[in-house]
Amino acid sequence: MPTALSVVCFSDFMTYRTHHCGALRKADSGSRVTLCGWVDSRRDHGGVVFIDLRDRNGITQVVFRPEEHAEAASAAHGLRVEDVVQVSGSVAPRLTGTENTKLATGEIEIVADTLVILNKADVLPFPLDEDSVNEDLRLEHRYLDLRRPAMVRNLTVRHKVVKTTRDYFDRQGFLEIETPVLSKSTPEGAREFLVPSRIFPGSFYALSQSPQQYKQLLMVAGLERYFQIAKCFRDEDPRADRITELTQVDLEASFITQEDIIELIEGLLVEIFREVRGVEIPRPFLRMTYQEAMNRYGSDKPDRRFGLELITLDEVFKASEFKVFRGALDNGGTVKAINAKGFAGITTGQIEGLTELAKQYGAKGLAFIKVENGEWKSPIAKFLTDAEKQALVSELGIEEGDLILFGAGDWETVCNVLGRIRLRVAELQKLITDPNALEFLWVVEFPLLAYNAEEQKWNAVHHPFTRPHADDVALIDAGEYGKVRAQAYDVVLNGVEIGGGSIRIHESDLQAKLFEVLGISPEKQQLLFPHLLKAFRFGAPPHGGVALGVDRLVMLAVGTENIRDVVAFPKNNRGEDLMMSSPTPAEPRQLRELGIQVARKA
RNA sequence: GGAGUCUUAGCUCAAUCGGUUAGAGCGCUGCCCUGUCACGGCAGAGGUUGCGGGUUCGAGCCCCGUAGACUCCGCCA
Repeated sequence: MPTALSVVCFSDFMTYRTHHCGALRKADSGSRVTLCGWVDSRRDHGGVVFIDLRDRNGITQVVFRPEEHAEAASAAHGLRVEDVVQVSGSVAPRLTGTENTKLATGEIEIVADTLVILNKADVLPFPLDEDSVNEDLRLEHRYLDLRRPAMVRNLTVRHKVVKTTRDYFDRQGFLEIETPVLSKSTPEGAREFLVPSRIFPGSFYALSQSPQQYKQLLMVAGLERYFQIAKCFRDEDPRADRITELTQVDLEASFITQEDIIELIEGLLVEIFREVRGVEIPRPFLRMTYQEAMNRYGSDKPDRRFGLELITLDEVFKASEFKVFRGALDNGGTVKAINAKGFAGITTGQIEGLTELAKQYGAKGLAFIKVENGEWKSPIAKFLTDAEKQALVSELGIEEGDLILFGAGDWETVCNVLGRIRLRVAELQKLITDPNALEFLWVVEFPLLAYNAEEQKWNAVHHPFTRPHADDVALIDAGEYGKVRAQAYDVVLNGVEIGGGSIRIHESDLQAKLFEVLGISPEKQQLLFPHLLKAFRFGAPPHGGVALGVDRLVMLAVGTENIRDVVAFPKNNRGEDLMMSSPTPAEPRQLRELGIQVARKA
C-alpha cells in the first residue's frame, strides 16, 4: 500500500535553527527560538506533552500545550524517541517548582507553537541511555552508539587533545609533515599489514607501523623539528588497551638531548590536561631509572597512585636455612616482598587467586605470612629463624593485621611477578582512593638490548635505531650486551605507558654495528635499510624523538578502560569492522589484477 | 599458538538440588491520563535457553563437541 510522503523543503533563505539545545537560559525568556534535534524522551500526559530535545550540545525541554497550539500538540502525541524534529516557540521560565537542576537548560522550557517532523526513526536496536550493552551491537550500529552523550564527550576530548598538540608544536617551531602510509616492510617490530602492488605483481607495501625511519630521514633532510598526528597499523593480537589502527603524536628533532625532549613533552602534557581536565599538573615529573622502577614497583611503568612497594630482602636471607629463598640467592637471584597493610583478612580463595597469578608470570608459588592475633600464620614461618623474623619486621614494618607476600627467583621474574601481585592487591584492597589522581613519571635508562632465549638472539628493547648511553658504548665492544643502557625514555601515567622515545644513532658505522648485534648481517642490512645507512653518510645531525599514544592518552583523560570508547569507528577484537563488514573476500577480478591466488583454508 | 570467564525475550538480567506452563525490569503495541523530567494507570505481544550431540523418567542447569564474545599469556622494535 503506497503511503503519502510529506517532504519538508528548506529554501536557502530559511535557517534550520536559531540556537543549539544546550544554549538557552533564563535570560533568554520571552525570545522566539527554533531548535532542531532528536527526541531524547517524550512524556505524554494525554493533554500536555513534554519532549526532551537533544543535539550535540545538550538537552532542552519542549512543552506542547493543546489549549494554546492544538495542531503542534496533536502532532507531538505521535512522536517517538529519536525522531528528528524542528521546534519553534518561545522561551519561558519553567513554572515554579518544576525547574530541573540536572539540565544546564533546566530553568527554562520552549513553549512550542510549531512542530516539523524532519525524519521519523524506527525503534532502536538497543537503548541509548544504558551503559552495559553488548559491544557487538554497539559496533554494528556505531552511528547510534555515537549519539550517546558519553561518546560525544570522548570524541570531543580527543579533538581537544589533538588540537592542543597542533597548537603547542606550532608554537615550538615544529612542522607537521605527513609521511607515507604505504611503506616498506621491515623485519623488526610489529607484524605488518601487507598491501599488494598491482603494477609490481608479487611485491607488497607494508602499512606503516610507525613513521620511525621517515622521521629520522627528515632530520637528515635538515627539517630539524617534525611532528605528526600519525596513523599506525599493527597486525598484532588484541588487548583491552590496544587497537590495530592506532594514532600517535609522533615527533623528532635535531640537535636535541633527552633532557630537551622530556621538557618539551612535559609542557605538552601540562597543556593537554589543563585544556581537557582543567587541572595543573606539577612539573617537573618524577624521574626513575628502569632499574629502580623494577626494583620498587616490579614494572617498567609504575602505578604510583598507591604505595605497596617491593622490598628487597637479599641481605636478610643470604645465609638462610630456608632452601627456597637461599637457593634463589645462591643462583644469583633475589628475594623480595610486599607488605599489604591490614590485608591479613584475605580469604583463602583470594590467596589462591594470587598464587595462580604468580604462577602465570613464572613463579613456582607464592609464599605469604598473615599476621593475626599476634601470630604469624604462614606455611613458611616454621623455616624462619627468630633473627630473620626480626629483620623482616624492621625491613617491612610488619604490624598486626598485615599480609606479607614473597617472591624468590631470578631478578626479572621476581620483579614481574610481585609487580603484578602488587596491582592485583591494590585492586582487592581498593587502594586507589582518588579517581582523579594523575601520577606522571619518566622511566629512563632502559636497557638497550634484551636476550630472547627462544630465538637465541639479542633484540632491541626499544628499537634498533636507539642510541646507547655514551658511557656504555665500550660494553658493546666487550660483548656485554645485557649491561648496555639506552638513551631511551618512557612517559607513564597511572601505570600506563603513554609514550616513549629515544635519542637515535646518527652514524652509519654505529648503526651497522648495532644491526650486527641484532643478528642482521651486512648483506641483509643492505637489503633492508640501505636508505638509512646511506643517508647517515651525508651529514646526519644528532637527533632524537618520541611518540605518544593518542588513544591511550584520551582513555586516561576521559577515564575509560576500553580503547574502543575513544575511537569513532573502531574494529572489534578480531580486527573486524562490524558496521561496514570488513574485511571481505576480494572479487576474483581484483585478485587477477594483483596476480594473487587465495589458498583455500585447510 | 595457549588459558580463563561468558552466551536465556529487542536490551539488561533471574530461574533454589536436574523437576510442572522459563520469569522480572526496561523497551515495544493498543487504550487512558493537562506539569512531567526514570511521568503514571490498564491491557497485550514477544523465547528453537548460540548451535550439534550425549547422559537421564525428566536438561536452561550435568558431559562432549562446535561457534561467537570478553579478558589475559605469548606477541605488540
